[in-house]
Amino acid sequence: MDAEAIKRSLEGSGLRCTPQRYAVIEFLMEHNRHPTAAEIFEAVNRVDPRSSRATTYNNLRDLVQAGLVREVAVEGRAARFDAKGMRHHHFICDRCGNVEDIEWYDVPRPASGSLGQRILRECELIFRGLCTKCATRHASR
Amino acid sequence: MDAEAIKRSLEGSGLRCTPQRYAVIEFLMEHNRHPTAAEIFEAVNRVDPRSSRATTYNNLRDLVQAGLVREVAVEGRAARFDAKGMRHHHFICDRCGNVEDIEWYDVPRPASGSLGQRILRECELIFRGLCTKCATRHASR
DNA sequence: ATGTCACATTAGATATAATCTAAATTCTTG
DNA sequence: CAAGAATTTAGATTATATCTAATGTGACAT
Repeated sequence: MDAEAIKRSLEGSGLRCTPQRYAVIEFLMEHNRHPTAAEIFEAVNRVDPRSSRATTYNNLRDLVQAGLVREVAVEGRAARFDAKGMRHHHFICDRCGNVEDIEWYDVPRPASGSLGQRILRECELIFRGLCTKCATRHASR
Repeated sequence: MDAEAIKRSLEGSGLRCTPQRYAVIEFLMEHNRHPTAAEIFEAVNRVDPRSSRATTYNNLRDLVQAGLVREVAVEGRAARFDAKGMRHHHFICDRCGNVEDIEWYDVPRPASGSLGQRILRECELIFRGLCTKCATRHASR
């Protein structure tokens, strides 16, 4: 996603594309890890423009609220973030061949990782290779 | 689970059944919510024997390490805990952060009848990232 | 162009969550 | 009982997040 696209998605969410805000979302889009707020703060301050800690937190809050960034539930004290919109599964319907994006859910943490796997497996069983439309039609019978 | 059974499971994990430790796990077993450490601390201090904050944290750490208690990964600042033994999934709402239990199905059954409907509904909630309350409110708009 | 006002940023203070420390206490075992 | 190990404790410390109030910035009507 290029600079213009980021700018558009910010403004489409009613957020000004400020240098500090841009730096946060750009960093999240370029890195597939799940950095903490502190790591993001440090990263955007290695380059210009610099950003204060409060601003980094403010912008993370705003971006999460706007749905452009997700706060990932993980083990440990510090919240972790990633950019939405980037990573998703491609789901191809057995029935109609339609391709749907399925939002990517990270396995929350090792302890409950198997739970997440199990939920996903159950969901896959339920949908049985059907897209939302087909699955809904199927379930309503 | 009665007092003796709790005592046995503690000692079976190599942990002394101290009054403070017992109070923590008993509280978690009696309450299906997912309290924070602070809430547990407060709860065990409403009755005798009282427990210090450090001890509450120590005991939670020990119980998690022993596998008797699970630390639930949630968004937000404070860790949350529950007693293992009742097997269920944890679903965390993207919108309000609420933790919902999702019943654990030992054997994935054909998606038919009310069970299938329920699983389907839960899967939809998972994919939408909304808890029951938020999903209802959202849908009604 | 410029005044104005809402939105953003900032440093530092404050709040909140978790852990550490070192001393005292309690349990277990010889 | 004595001794050593495990546990508890109050208070200090660290880590994470938010608040405050002053300042800066940009959009836009005039």
